Amino acid sequence: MTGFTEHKPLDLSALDGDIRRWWDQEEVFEASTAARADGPTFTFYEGPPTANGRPGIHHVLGRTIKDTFCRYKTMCGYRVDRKAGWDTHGLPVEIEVEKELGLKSREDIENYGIAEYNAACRESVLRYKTQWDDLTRRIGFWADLDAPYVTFSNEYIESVWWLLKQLHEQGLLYKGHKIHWYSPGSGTVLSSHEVSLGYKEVQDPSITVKFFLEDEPDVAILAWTTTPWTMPSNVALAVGPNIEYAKARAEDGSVYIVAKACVAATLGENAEILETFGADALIGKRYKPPYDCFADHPEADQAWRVIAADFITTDDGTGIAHEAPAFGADDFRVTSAEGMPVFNPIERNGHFQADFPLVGGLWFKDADKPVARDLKDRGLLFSQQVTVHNYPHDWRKGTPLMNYPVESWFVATQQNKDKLVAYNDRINWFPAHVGTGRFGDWLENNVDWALSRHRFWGTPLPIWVNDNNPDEIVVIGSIAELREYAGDQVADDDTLDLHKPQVDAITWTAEDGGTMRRVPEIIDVWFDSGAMPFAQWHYPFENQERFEANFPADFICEGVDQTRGWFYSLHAIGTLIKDSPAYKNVVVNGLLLDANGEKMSKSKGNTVDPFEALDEHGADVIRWYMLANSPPWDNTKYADRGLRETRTKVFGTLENVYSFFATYANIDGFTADTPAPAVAERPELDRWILSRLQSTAAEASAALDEYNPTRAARAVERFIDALSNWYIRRSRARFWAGARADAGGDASEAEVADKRAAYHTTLTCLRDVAAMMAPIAPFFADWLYGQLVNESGARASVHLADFPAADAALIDADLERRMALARAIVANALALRNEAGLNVRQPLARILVVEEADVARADVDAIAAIVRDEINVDAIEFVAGEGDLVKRSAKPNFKTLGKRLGKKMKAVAGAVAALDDEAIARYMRDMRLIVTADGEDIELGEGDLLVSAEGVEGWLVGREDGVTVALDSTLTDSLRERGLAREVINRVQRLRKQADFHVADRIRVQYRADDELAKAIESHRTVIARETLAEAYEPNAQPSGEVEQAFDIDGAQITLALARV
RNA sequence: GGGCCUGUAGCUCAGUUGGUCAGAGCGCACCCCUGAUAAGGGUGAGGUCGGAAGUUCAAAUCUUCCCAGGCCCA
Repeated sequence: MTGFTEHKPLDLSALDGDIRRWWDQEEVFEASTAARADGPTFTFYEGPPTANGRPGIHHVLGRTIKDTFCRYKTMCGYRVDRKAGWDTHGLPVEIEVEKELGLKSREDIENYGIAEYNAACRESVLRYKTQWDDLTRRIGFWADLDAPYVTFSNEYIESVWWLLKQLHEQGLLYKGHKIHWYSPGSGTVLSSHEVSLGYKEVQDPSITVKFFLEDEPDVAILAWTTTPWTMPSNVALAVGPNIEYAKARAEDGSVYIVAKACVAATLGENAEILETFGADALIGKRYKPPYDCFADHPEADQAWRVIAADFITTDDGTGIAHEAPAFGADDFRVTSAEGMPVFNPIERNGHFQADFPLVGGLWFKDADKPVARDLKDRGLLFSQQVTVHNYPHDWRKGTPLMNYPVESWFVATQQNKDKLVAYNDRINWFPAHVGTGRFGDWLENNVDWALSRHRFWGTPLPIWVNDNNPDEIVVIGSIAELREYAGDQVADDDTLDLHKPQVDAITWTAEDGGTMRRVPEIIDVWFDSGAMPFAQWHYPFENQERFEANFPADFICEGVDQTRGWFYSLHAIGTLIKDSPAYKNVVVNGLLLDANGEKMSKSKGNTVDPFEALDEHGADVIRWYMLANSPPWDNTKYADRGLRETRTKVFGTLENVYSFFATYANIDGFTADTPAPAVAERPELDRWILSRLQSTAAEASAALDEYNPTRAARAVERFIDALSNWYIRRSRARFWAGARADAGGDASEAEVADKRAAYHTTLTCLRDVAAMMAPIAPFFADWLYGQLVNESGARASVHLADFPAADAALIDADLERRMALARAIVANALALRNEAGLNVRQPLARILVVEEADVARADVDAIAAIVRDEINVDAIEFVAGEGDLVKRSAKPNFKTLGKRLGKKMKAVAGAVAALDDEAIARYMRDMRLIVTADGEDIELGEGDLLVSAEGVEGWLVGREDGVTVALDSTLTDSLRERGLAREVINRVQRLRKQADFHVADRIRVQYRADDELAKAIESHRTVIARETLAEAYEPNAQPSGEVEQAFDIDGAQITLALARV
């Protein structure tokens, strides 16, 4: 093995490219999975994106999480298949194509030609696939991009058909009605997404209507509505089962029934409550309908009574709702449950039937006024106002939407609700509240899955119906089955296309002579994506074993917006088809916000282009930042300054550590093959960082095991900080001594052992950190690992390595605690030096450490050398905790005393705070003390007081992090002289560096100095020469060399001249 | 309107089962260090822990309500 490569600061973006090319060349991804081919399977499902738009920066977040856990599990020895996929059907695709082609309505599309239209959709849907693939590669998301599943492929559709047939055979597929938001303006049902695009604030009339009771003709129930046009379709009045109602007399003497809470608001302050009762008293009561247009309806006898509904509130209106099931989803749900009819006088074009009384032929919204006027004329109108509220409109045409009953095919999920809920309990949700809250609640209120869509580009519903007999249906579960019915109409070559309009043309003759035709609908695109566990393998037509080995998924990850989307469709299909949850662990990521916490959107112009970000920062910085900054399920703010901090703090620091290590290792001729001293024989500092390394590995893998990448990343960050800012910092002299010794050829045996310990320890730390980082920062980790590890001359990839397993034998909690104590003492001492104006180059005789419960003499002794060296003092002395020199303070131990004392706690705390040194000393001696609080004597025993040292009589004292340190600032001549010697070394080193000498160059020094300095140099000639690699120090009235400079050291003058020899 | 999440220093975030000066990093000011130097160390300023009420000897932490922001749904 040769030396370690030394680098200029890395360009991480360029590094990404180098590493990527190397991965491609060496097929590292393939090798990483192949190496674990015999390992246990860890199954990941890729939720397919739609590639008809450019990818955004938020896609980087999801893919980073996915990739991180797949890489981690791979490093843990699992076989992780990662099949990419594309979601290619659905309304977003159609909308995009309609825009391009300038089509505005169903008729436009039909005129354009469905075949041509669908061809345009197929062309559009993978338009940005190249960009997506590029992004996937550039962020280092390892997935099989060469054999992705594509939802529009015949194979995929065939699997979906097979699933639908399974559902049909279980009797779960049926045709029914569903109330949809419907745009009469464009004659089409809108998806929830489109509906939410079109909410506008509008003024609408709101009317309160009297519904007179059958059994008490003088009493009217009052109900409120903002849609007067639905009044002729009234079927029921709904009350809230837990609401209290009242019969009350208004000022004009009329008697009404409203919710008790609404009496004053509805009937006025002076209304007189005659009687109050629960909802039960009202339920079942019959009333006179405001309109009798549907009196002849066959089910009219079921209409016009009071029912219970869970969604009624008393917040506005009267606490009683008018129910018109044709025009409200809630209304439809509750009235259907009661077996009530649907009265629908409005045609699909949004106009009332021409022959309908009063409002015949009117546009539905135009019926509000005539209805209100008519009710008023007939004395049924109690009051009329104008209300401002949000109402959905057609987002393209601007016309108001209406709820409208539409025929749909359904999957009967509701009857399997208990299973859906029970299987959800087996899924680990991250964060848990999505599983119990948003998703769990949604399952609890499960309604049957409305499967069909009256659209064009999607998986055709494989149902053929006899046009003579609508009850005769055939559900097709495979291409072969279709061919059995339709023979040659089903092509057996690549001209076969299982989309509209080709499949619609396939018909056959039924036994009764009728024609079997496919229903025109396509299916909900969510069914496509939820079918991917099956359809990605073309199951059950191919790959049975592969499917079985990969169901259910161990891990999936998508955004929280998928709760009712992919998370549900996967879960429902898994539950119904496989009687099992479809996934075991799901990470739900939140949104990516801009630096100000605002949602990124194109209209605000605050979006971040992922490619630009990758160019600027490199993939790893972005990946690390996204995962470390906040848990992925919290919304994450994306800010450049945070990225820059990650760059310097995490990657920059490691780079520094590596280059420091490489510099000296190379001077020293150290390689990984150099014999390593046993860990037990390495210095305290080495055993400490190795212990921290193991602790970090344990924490990182525990965190990743529970799908918490943030905790893992932060643990690694803390380790990097410890490595750089304590281990390396404290070891600099060891490396330097080694290099210096090597250059001078005078290394002692102990020095050789010590430097080898330092090199091997650093090497181990860097190598394991690289492995721990690899799942999150795959590029940099592979670079770093590659610098450190060569196997028979070839560069090794960290992604073929195992995730570091914590070696418990190397974890020494005591040692970690001791080192924390050392750092606390050092911080204190440095602060004191700062306060005293004594710089660190000036040696001092001693510091004093106060012994306390958590500051044991033996512990400090063990780390004394490190502390002395770091703060440049000769000795650490101790003051016994009980000593008279020490001033102390005491605090009650709230945790133990609180329970015992209860209310007396406060008074005792006061008494304890007032204790003087003498009382505290007595307590420390006897471990017993009586304090008086509120005139009562309270006995305090061992453990009841927490005593800490506050100061030492006559010393400069600091107390921080639970340790008290005092500094002896006395300077003797000898100390001062040593200080000056250090100053000289410092100036020589500065000059060396300034003159660009190599670290190992040996030099000759000439100097002219004031007496005091000259004396210091004389006295410490050997040390100065050794530290500066000088062969000679010669006084000279006219110093000359390759470089010379005059310095002022605390008022004394010196001129130095250096020359290499 | 309903459900859920979030709110701690200028910024990004920690804060264990409630237990006593409320923490870190970045930024800012001052100082130190200097063959890791595009680093490193120290000190300081900066907080009504979103607000109010309650439970408790004790609340950033538990309860209720309110406010602000967000997501999903209606």
